Amino acid sequence: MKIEDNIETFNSLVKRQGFVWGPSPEIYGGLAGFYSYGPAGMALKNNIISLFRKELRALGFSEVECPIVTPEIVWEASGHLERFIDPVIKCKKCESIFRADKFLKEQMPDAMIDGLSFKEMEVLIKSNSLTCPECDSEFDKIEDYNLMLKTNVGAGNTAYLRPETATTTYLLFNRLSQVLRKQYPLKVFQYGKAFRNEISPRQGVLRMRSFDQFELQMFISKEQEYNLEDFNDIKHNKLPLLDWRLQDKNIAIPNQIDLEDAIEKKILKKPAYAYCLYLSYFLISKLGYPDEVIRFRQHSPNEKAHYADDAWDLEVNTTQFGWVEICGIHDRTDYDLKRHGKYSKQNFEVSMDTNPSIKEIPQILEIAYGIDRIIYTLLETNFNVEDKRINLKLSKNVAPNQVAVFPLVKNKEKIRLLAKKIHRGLLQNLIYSYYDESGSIGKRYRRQDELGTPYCVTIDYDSLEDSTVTIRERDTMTQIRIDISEIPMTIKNGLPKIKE
RNA sequence: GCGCUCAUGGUCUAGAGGUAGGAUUUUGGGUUUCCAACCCAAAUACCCGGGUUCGAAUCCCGGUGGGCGCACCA
Repeated sequence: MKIEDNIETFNSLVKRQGFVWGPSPEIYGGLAGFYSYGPAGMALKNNIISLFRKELRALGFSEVECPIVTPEIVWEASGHLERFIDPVIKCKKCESIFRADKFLKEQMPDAMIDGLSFKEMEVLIKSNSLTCPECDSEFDKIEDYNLMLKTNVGAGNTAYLRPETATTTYLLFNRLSQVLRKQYPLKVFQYGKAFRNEISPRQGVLRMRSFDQFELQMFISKEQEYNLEDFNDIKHNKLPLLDWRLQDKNIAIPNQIDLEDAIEKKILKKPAYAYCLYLSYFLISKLGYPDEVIRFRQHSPNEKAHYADDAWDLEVNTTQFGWVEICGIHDRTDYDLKRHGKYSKQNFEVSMDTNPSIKEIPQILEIAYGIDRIIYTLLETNFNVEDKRINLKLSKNVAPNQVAVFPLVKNKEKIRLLAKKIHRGLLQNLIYSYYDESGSIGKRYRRQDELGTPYCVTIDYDSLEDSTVTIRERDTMTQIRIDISEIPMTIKNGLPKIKE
């Protein structure tokens, strides 16, 4: 049977094998922008998260978790309320929609638009008899389109589902400072759901209304930003950097550049920020992307978020959607703590220097991963159609099943029992093993190839005699015979390379 | 949100005013000493609501969802 090597085959695999389903709830027709993970997708996600957790613990990061529902004032302080609510005008006749402020700026380049209230903008539209550019009809009154999902708490208190996890982490600054014993920079991360009421979500899991963020924060002093010890250990690593000046010249190929060089050449300002770029790449590099699909792209000055001094995206090149942002690295300066200090009437000035009399509001460096985007891009870039088989070349660090165990035939009870015993033994060894006895042996290998399982162990007649089994490697399909006791080690270290 | 277009088993699809066919998948059984083999048996579908019609999965309207273009995407 011929398997087409195209994106349709990939998209159907994602559904068939239970990685991602949706829009959910499918039985009711679905709601755009909401997806569910099936067993394989969830296993993959859990593996990614626990890998990140393990690495971050080694790097001195601590984890927190905050509520999703947040009072209005938080987003007033953070600036999201202002920036996430767009004034929108709709044509009475053709129902075309425009951003009121943008529309006015276009129509009246000389007028001061910023800071006008909805009423004032309406007056301006009326008094200048501005009409719909599509059909020349009148506009309806201005409405707000809120990118944050709103809800009520208790007796009608307005609250919002957080549009990012980062801000909720910042609200813990006092507590964190204390419990992490003022060892600056404070290194913290939070993993959890965030919500955005996208106007028209598209591109599947890449732009969801409910999505998973995994966000690292460093609370750091101005001095440390230019003099971070951790930077020295990694400063000679090279990263594929595409700064905005290159993009301005329509260059799409990033420079592989040594981080110390990047600082000297003023592509990057601060060593601590350069360290964040490195760190973002370091975690991603554990997941098994091919090298050539990764780049860092700097935001142009007018693309940056309202809080950012510098911003780069870690992007992955996909077949279906081109370059996709999987991680944003932001220099948020002291913007957030300044604002939250002001709105909450707290004092966030702390002494971070050796001189205790010098106090300052910490700077924040942020590394924000979109987990759903990682899952999508990882699946797509690892998807391969080979001669008559689909091979999902997931790294063994993250594959849903680390190993599958098969009895060669299912009608020989002794072989079955031994296979099941080996399977249970592997599970007890904390190895994610999957047992399968249905269908021919070849079919079972193919099933696991589609799930990205790196190894398959088969128990045959010889196994009953000498306690050996065959172990098969997914990518090469080579098999060797090993003792049952050697299975865990072989899964960990891989098959010995066969000399040619 | 607008315009165009599409929606059939888990997946991929054929068909079309008279209630659905294939491939694959799944399940049970047989066979099988290592890469989607074979044999037997079975299971599963016309997105939702309304209208036209003797009869609608098919035609019409609306909704929902997908794709493309525009807008949006801090």
